[in-house]
Amino acid sequence: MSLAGPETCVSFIYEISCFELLTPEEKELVDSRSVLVNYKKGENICKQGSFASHIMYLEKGLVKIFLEGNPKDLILSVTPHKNLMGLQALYEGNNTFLYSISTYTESVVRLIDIQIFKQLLKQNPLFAFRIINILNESTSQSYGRFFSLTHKQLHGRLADILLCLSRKIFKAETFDLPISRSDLSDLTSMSTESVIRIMKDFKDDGIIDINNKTITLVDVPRLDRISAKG
Amino acid sequence: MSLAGPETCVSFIYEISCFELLTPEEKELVDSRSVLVNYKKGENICKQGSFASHIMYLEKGLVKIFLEGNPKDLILSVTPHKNLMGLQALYEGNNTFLYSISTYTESVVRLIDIQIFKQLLKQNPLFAFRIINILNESTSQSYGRFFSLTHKQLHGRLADILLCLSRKIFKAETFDLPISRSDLSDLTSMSTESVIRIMKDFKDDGIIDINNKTITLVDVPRLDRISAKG
DNA sequence: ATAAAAACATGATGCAAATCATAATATAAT
DNA sequence: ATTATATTATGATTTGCATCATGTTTTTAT
Repeated sequence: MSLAGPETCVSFIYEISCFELLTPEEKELVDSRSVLVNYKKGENICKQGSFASHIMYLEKGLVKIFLEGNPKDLILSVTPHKNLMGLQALYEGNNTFLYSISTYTESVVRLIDIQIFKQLLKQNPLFAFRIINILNESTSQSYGRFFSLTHKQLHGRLADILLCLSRKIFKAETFDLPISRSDLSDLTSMSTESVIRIMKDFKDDGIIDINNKTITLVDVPRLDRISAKG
Repeated sequence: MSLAGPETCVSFIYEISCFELLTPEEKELVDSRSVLVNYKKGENICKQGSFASHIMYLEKGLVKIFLEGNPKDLILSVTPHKNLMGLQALYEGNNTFLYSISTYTESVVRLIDIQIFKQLLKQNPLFAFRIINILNESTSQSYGRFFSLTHKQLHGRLADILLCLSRKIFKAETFDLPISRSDLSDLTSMSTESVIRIMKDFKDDGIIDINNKTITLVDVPRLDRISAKG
């Protein structure tokens, strides 16, 4: 087994900054051609297959980006605030959303006209270069997860997700989990029952602690070993 | 089940064109700062984890791009000629190869200095925009495969790969397969024995025909149904 | 406050697919 | 040509995990 650890993360990027690469006029253009939208917990931000007329920037909140399947979805990423979403819609000839996005918490999203966004890319190469970096970062994480889900068994996969949530999303060893067991199962590609059982295993072994919605990673090195072993 | 069909493909892109977006001077720069290297069948082009000093463009041949695992690899993509490889190394702060690449057939690779490539991206926004499109196309396919490998069972996964090889790589219903059963297993994330058994199933059911290394997809609609059903 | 609906939990059963074992073909090497 | 090595093939066994069934707790709605 290889590819353990941070590469298997579910998050896109900690926080991205790209707009500071724009000129004042370009920033103003973005402002004038974008809108802020508020979403309540559990709401859909975009729907897989529908037409994509804008790029989304998560100003505030926590969301999941997922492929809809029958009967089970596949969560591609849990994305915290300050991340761009829906960049794949830039791909010419595919103006539909590849995935659905919905919120875990109250969120604020900036919707940026996709034509404006394309224009910025074409006129500001440093901005374009930054976007390339962002896409590559996200691809790297995606490959790590790909490996985790296809080559590790249940305990390793759940360890990966718990470590990632702790390190990348909540940045703490104790955190309130707004993600249900069922969503954890969509994230790890296993049944909800298995998530529950393995969480209990971890708790019984003193690796994690569970108090209602609050999770504490008690023995991180052990989780790392479980992740590495697969 | 959803996400069947072409989205689950193993190939990067049919053929990409990006260099025609360069000015004559830029083209010359690329020529002067790149070298052509010949590889024999089965050779390594790059090795996961090693330092990446160049972007690779496959002029001729067929290769696999894969994550190395123990004991089994995960093949991310089978890539035909006229494709860029190793673009993830553009990501600043990660100058190592995310994956290994090795050849299925004799191949010719152009190695382009990564600094030159970055310079082109930063000075030629249309070129950068094209690269963004290429990255997005590859991400789209990657998501489809992600879903296929995690949510479909063996027959569906193998059907996906066979359809993709036929449609995207060999562009014919009959083709000589330079890919071993063991590699097909790394491609579908299953055991080699399962690949062999399911190939036999398909043959017994008159869905495909196998003659030595030559594969014929006899009943494509049926394969599509198997792919869609999962 | 009370009912209704999610979410969480746990045991019993069944099955898909890996693993193991062994052999038959190919392909490559000397 | 002849051995050696890789690839393909098939059956027997095991196992990891999903599914099913049922119950409990927590959250949401009225």
